Order: sequence, then structure tokens, then C-alpha cells
Amino acid sequence: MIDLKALREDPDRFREGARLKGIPADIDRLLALDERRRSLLAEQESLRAEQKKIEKEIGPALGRLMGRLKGAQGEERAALQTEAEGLRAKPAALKEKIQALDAALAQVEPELEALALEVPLPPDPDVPVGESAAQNVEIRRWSPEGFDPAEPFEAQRGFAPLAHTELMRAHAMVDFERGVKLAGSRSYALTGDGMRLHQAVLRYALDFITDRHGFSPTGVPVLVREEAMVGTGFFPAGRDQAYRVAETDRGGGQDLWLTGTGEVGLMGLHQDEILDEADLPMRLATVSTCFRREAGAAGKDTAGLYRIHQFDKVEQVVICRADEAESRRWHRAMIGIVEELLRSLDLPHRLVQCCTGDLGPKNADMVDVECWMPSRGEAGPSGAPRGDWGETHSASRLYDFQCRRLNMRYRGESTGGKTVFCHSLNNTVAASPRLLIPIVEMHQTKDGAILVPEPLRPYMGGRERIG
RNA sequence: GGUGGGGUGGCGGAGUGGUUGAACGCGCCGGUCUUGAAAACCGGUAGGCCCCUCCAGGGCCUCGCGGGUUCGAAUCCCGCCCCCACCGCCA
Repeated sequence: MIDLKALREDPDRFREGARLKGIPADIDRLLALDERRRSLLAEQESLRAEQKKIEKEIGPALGRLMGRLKGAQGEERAALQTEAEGLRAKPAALKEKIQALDAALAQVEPELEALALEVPLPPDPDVPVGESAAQNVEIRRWSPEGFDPAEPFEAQRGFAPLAHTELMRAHAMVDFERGVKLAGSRSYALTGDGMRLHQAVLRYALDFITDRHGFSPTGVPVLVREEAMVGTGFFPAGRDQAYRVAETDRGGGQDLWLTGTGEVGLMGLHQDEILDEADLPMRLATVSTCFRREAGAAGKDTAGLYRIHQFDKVEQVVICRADEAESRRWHRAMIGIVEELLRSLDLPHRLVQCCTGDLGPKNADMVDVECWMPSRGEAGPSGAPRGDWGETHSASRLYDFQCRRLNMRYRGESTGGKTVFCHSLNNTVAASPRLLIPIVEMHQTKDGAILVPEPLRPYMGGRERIG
């Protein structure tokens, strides 16, 4: 959620932000509703103030009248009753007016709230302007000794690479057919060493972020209330992407939603809390199963383990003070963690600064990390794919957008007794099985085996290779 | 699935129609004392919205949410949501 005060002060900033992101937002309507709401509120408040004043005057008088009324007879009684009614009439008239304003507000507020939730956080000025991922800007890349993504795989390794689908099938690491039978398209079953490697990656990543970088390992619900989805900024825009568990259909109080990332659970954990500044920054990591409908992606990346409905992910989240410099430092640090992890796995990767058009509603800045996947990309001269970068990580900087929605604040020395919305950031640590794609493809051998990267071996019973 | 209990300030926990936005305790902040700290004692300490350029100041809302009764509601009535406990079933 954006700050409505900030919107009032500088609507153009938000108009421009929405435009740059390519996200429709009716700022004019929102401003008009906000104006209307505030004027109704002001009117109602002054009526209320008057009402309270009158009540204080009338209360005791009425009490005395009622006392006299008890012992009164005949004409005196009638006169007293008239007087009492007269006293009551005044606040009653006010009450009617106040209720009318209530009704007017009830017409304005739902639309205002809905619109406010749709206004995206403007991208930061240093985010390159662009319409889509095509205009993203590479920041830097890294490759292990002896491999350069710019050169053909075959020329460097002496053999044509197999795609992860072929490799993993060959070693009985995955069963796509039965996965689809069980759960439909974009489903799969990990088998044997595929499941072991998957778990090895996840466990390695969790240990990595926890032991080496001090994040707190945390387990969170993946089935959450709608407010957590709205609070983290995934709703309303991403409603189509989430699986709904329709408990209301069977008489339940409310529906639940399957989360598409551990970020929802980690961030939702502290919603509606006022944190002590001394407890910040909070660094949390979770490993969770993620569910995505992939609506609108029909026909895209249909083969293999790239785009699937269910996967597991180690996610990192930082909740820090509302300080841009600090936020930016954490963003760099969280990206650095991923770079370190990918280097340890000998995976060629690059950092990509996402352009404005590739940002979601909730981030001011986003850096993707892409790993080199030999099986992706268009076919080269030999008929085999040339390889391409594939997104494996995404690091977002959100300012207080999420925490405002989640009502997550802090207080402490630097806030002068006031409460302030926290800043939040998130980044992938490792998402598998997608990350298995570069792992198996980059570590395949001429004879069709897969070398297990050294850091994963302890999690694979010491195994050095598959096949 | 059954039965019962309950949602109050940063936390715990009183409060069943009238200066109660809310006792008391904890926590936190300030002060006294102390070489320093602790303890003790004294004082302060809810959140939000609106008006106001700022400051200062003022107004309004909020005791789960929404409606109702009443001159007046945390307190009474109706509806909804949520949480907890026990029993049954079960991973």
C-alpha cells in the first residue's frame, strides 16, 4: 500500500510510477474519493463533537427531569414529559444527520480502499525505464574457470549437452508422465537421485543462509488467510496466480490460499505488530512448498522442470528500519549471498537489473539472478539449443509498501517515540527443482553422468556423481 | 464432528449502562538515591484519522468486526469472524 498522504502531496509521482510499470491505476478517481471521504469525515466529526457537547448538557438535566417525573401527576407530569421530549429531540436530529453521513461514507470507502490497494509502488529513479523483461539490463556475470556462456557448450566441453529432461530421465530422477497423470500438466514426480538432489539443494541453501549469514530458520504456513496475501501485496493483482482452497463452499468461515512463495508466511508472521527497533533487522529464512497457477502462461515453458505448479524454495526476508540506505545495503547483501551460493555450485550466472516494466506492483527495485541453462534458447546450427539464461532468483526492495499493508511497525531510539512502518526485502536463496536444471546440465559429463557439486555431496551421502 | 470458554492498551489482566481511553501488574522512558549499576522510591507511557505549511493546538474514532437499543455502551440485543480448551476421529 502506498501512503495516501504522499499521494495527495505528489500525485504525479504515482501516476508516473504506475505508467512506468505498465500497471493501470486510477489515480484521479482515487484522489476524488479521498477528497470526498475527508470532507464527509470532517463534517461528521464536527457534528459528533456537537452531539457530545449536547449530550453532556442534557444528560444531567434529563436525569433530574426523570426523577421529578416519577412523583408528578396530571398536568405537571404532561409538562415534564413534553420538556423531556424536547431535550431529546436535539441530539436525535444530529444523530440522523450523522447516520446519513455514515451511509455516504459507506458508499465511498470500499471503492477507495480497493483502488488504494491497486496503486503500485513507484519504481526508484535509478531503475531503468523499459516495457518488459526485454529491456532489463545486465549488471554483471560470473562463470567458473573454463566455461563461457558466450561460447558454445560443445566447443568448450567436447560434447553436445543433454537437456535436464533427458539427463534426469536417463538416471530415473524424474517421472513426468506419472506426475501429469496424478496432477495434470506442469506436474512431475521426483524420483531416486532426483529427489535426493532436490533435497540436497534445499538443505544446503537453508544451512548456507542460516549458518553462514545468520538468518533465522523459520517454518511458516503455506496455506494462509486472504489478509496475508493482500498484506504482502500479492493480492489483488495476483489473485489469478494463487490456488484458492474454497472452505466457504463447505460452510467454513473463510477461504484459504496456497502461497506462491515463503515470503508470504515470513512477512505475515509479524503483521499487526509494533516491533522494538532493537529487534531489527529481522533476518528470516524459510523453506516452503510454493504453488503457482501459472495463469496466462499457457504454452510457455511447457517442457521439463522450468515452469511448474509446485516447487520448493528457500527464501530470505529482511525486515529493517525505514531507512533507504539501510534497505539498499540489505538488498546488495541478499544478492551477494546468492552470488556466493551459486559460485560455490560452479554455476554460471548473471545479475539483471529489472526495468520498470518488469517490476510488480510491490517493488521499487528488483534484481533477478539468472543461471545459464544449456537446454534453453533457440536451436543453434547443430539443431541443439544454444543455451540461455533462465531466472532462478529474484531480489526485491519494497520500502514500506508491504509493511504498510501488513501494519507492521517499529518504534525505538531513532523514531522519537513514534511508530514507523518497517521496510522489507526478499530474495530467493534457492528454488528447486528449477535450480536442478543448471546443476545437472552444467555438471553433466561426456558419458552422460552428473557430477555432484562438492557442497552438495554431504547431503548426498558423500556421492560424487550420479550415473 | 460434539460440548464449553473467550476476544480489552507493547504484554499480562480487571472492568456487566454514566467524567473508564480504560484499575492493577509487567515492560519501556525520565528523575531521586549511588563512585557506577542493581534494588527501592517518584513521575510519565495506547494506536489511528482529520484540521493546521511547521510548531503549538484542536477535533474525531478505536475495548475482534458490522448493525441495533439508549440522552449515554467495553458493558445490553442481533449477525458475523477469529481464537482457545476438552471429547471423538485421525496424519
